[in-house]
Amino acid sequence: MLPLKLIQEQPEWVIERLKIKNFDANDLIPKIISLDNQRKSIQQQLDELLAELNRISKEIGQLYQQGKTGEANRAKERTTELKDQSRLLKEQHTRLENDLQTHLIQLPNIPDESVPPGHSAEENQEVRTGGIIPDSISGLLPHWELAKQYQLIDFDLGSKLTGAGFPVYQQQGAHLQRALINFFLDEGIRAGYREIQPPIVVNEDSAFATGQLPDKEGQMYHLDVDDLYLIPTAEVPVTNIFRNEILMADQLPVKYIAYTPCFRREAGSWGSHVRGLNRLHQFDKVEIVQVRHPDNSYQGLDEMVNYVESLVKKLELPYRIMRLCGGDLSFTSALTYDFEVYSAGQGRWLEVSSVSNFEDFQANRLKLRFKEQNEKRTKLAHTLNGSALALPRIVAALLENFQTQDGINLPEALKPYTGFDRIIS
RNA sequence: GGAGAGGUGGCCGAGUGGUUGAAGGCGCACGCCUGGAAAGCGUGUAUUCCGGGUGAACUGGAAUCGAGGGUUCGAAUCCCUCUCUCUCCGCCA
Repeated sequence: MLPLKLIQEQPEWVIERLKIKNFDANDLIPKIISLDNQRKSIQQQLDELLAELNRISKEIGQLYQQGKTGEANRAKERTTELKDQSRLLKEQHTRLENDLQTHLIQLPNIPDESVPPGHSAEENQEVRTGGIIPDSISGLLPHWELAKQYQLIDFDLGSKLTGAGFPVYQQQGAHLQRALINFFLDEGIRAGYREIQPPIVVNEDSAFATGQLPDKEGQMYHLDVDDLYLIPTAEVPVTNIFRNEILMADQLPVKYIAYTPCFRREAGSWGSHVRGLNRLHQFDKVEIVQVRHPDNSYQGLDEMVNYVESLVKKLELPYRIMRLCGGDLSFTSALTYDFEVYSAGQGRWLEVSSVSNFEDFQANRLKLRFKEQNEKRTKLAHTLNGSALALPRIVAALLENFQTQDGINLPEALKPYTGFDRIIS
């Protein structure tokens, strides 16, 4: 949610900047400004009325204490009209506030200056690449074949238990999952992140605060009886830790890392290119979240990008880092870098991480503020997050890139975690 | 799941209809005191919204005592709904 103040003060600039995201705010911005102005004016009237009522009430109290019952009763009569008026204004006020809110949450975040214009992933900018793409030897298998051959993942069994998109990992496949989770967490802790294990179901307030509701309701699994949602990412519970919080500036930056399963309905997004591990309803992910001072949030973003890069390097995977163009940028993000690893068996790039700075957009909705040491007023903090990393596609890339005729090798960094050097049948 | 108790400011804790945004204490900040420190004394110490003021200091008003409604001229205090916590019993990994 964009801060109202910004919209009031620089409406033209906001409209202009949102064009980068291919968002037309020409109708929305004037509407919001008008609603806000109406709200202010109503509130002024209401405040004056309430002030008058408060004054009279005090007076009545004093009159009663002095035993002047007659005068007190006369004063009471004066309040009835004021009360009716205030009730009316109050109704108007809440209506305007709700109306304002519903319009306000339709505005996406303003993209950072460095975000290139564009409509699709085609126009994303390659920032840098690393690793070596294996020579296209014929006969490289996709991971779903390898998973079957080495009995690492049973997709059909998952279908039996739950449905498509819920694979069963087994034996060395299951072990590899566990190894990756531990590897990612340990690396994160060494990099200064604090590990937490949040709940993987959240309430409506949390889902709203991070923007899953009301728009992406269909993307989440909902537990009807208890009105709770399965999290689509650890970002939801972890970021909500800070909902309605005021931090001290010297507490910043805050850095959290969390492993959770993630659940996504992915309604209507199935097709031939989502075979195997490419897109699942349930998957594991380690997420990093930072809360930062606005002055250095982009420093934090760079730090996170470098950190994620260190992970894919240690996993010896060929990768590229993309700066997302306006059209590909998420609703809440100001600047996002995607990490893609090359999956040799499929001959395509797979997105394994998305690292974003939300600036104060998310904080505004969360009411996450901080206070400078000697200042009274609070300011919105900046929030950032990134996957570090999402497991399934990493597993896919590892299997495909490290496959040999008689087994699948592992990157050195992982061997202490798996306890085996290579996967064999 | 059954029964009971309770949610007040950073923390503890008073407060059952009238200058109570809220006593008192602790903590914290600043000042005085001191050679320095402790103790002591003094002052200050929530958030949001609207307005005045230079987007500072300061200042006027409104709202907030778990959340939302209601009664009343007036509610932290009374009523209703929801929610969370604690205790006992039951069940259970």
